[in-house]
Amino acid sequence: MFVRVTADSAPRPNSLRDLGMTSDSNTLVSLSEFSYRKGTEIYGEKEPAEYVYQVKSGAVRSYKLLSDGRRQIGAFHLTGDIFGLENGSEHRFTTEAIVDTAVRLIKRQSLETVAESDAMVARNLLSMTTSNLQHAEDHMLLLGRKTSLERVAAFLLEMDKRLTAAGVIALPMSRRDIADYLGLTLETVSRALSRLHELGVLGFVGNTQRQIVLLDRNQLANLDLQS
Amino acid sequence: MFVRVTADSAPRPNSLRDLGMTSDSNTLVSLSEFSYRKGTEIYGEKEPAEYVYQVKSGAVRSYKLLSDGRRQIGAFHLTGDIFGLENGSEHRFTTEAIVDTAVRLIKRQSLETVAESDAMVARNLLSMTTSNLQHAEDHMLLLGRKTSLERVAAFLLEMDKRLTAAGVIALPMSRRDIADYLGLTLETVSRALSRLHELGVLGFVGNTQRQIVLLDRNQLANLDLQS
DNA sequence: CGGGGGCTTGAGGCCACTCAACGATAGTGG
DNA sequence: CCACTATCGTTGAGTGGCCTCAAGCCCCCG
Repeated sequence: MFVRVTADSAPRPNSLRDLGMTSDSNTLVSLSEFSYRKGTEIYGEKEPAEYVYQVKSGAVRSYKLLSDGRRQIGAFHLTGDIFGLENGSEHRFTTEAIVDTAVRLIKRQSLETVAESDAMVARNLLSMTTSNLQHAEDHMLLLGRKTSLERVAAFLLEMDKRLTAAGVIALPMSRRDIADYLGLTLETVSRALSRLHELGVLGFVGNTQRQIVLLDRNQLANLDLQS
Repeated sequence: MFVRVTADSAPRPNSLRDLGMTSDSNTLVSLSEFSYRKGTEIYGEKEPAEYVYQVKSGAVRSYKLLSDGRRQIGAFHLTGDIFGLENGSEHRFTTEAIVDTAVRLIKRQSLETVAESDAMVARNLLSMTTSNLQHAEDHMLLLGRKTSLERVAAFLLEMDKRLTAAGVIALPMSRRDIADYLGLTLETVSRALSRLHELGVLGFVGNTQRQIVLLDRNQLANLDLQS
């Protein structure tokens, strides 16, 4: 669990713009790229937070474990997402590549140094942390109070927003991952999807079970009784 | 739900030190105090976030509602806690006084102005947001994967840390509040407490059901299988 | 002392979980 | 190219933990 995956590419300098830092300063921070194969760990919970990561391609899950193996996935990180940004010195989740994944990484310390002098960067760090907080807050409502059907509906709508290509949601994660994200079992997730299929809310593409078409977003949104 | 409670006291200037801002700058921000009676709303979800609050005395719950009335409490705010700090312009929770509560409040805008020029203040804002995030992350694990007994055990340990006086936890909130915090029903919370009592893990003080003595913190911590 | 809200406890029900079988798919090696 | 295997997903049957509904107690407070 604490084995750091080694990568093959060399560091190369870049600007912070890719991190959503629209700072004008041309500050150079050490940037490099890593690749992780499907299923490998990127960092472990309680490891020192040396780097911040941005997904170039692929998908990442970040989760916590109980001692008996129960798992709660806190978030999925998709192309463009930044993760591993901690204020303290330790990571609070374990992260793994769901599929083969390429990430860009930034030394945490260099980011902090820049933030110290550049108010714009500091504000962006706060803004990113706030987005994460907001997501966690919404997810608490889902985990604490929603039914299985509502959870799956909310999940599909979230993924629809984040990775739809041509109306089709190509899910990178397994039923088990979805279940551990939604606080359910994989069987319950599967049953909920079948039920939504029966209801005519969604369709499946081809023979692969990972591609989903949303046919009735309104009905989905009604299942996911917001507010 | 969106009725702002009006208060009776006048604003008076103060320093930011009470907010955990150890800034040396003597910047004055507009500060005032309000009192809220038991059960009254402090602000509503989606209201503009005009102020940031600090609990002087009392206790506050912040929650989200689903349209059919299901409620998820995201956090309890006790003496000294700061709440209502949003990055965006809107509050993401509704907050209510659980008991008669006095709060100190700061104009959000003045805080932002100070943060712009003072890196120390900016860092403290980030640090507070990160604490909130960390709490939410831990709570997701609880809501998604823990049993009712583990949830109640975790709750007691959290309250033990935050408000124990002389070994006794004097809970300001009702069973329903606890239930809505833990994603359970009030009956299940009550049964879990009875069970812990039977197990000799805790005791009750006097006749009031709101005062609890932890007799075996280790056993509680084992129920709340961390890691 | 009466009323009401909060808490506990019991009985029964239901939703999600567990256990299990089966089908489909993709990857592997003969 | 085709078994062979492992993995993933679906579906069914049965269980169980928490919820629902209900009754009763205690305490606070008027």
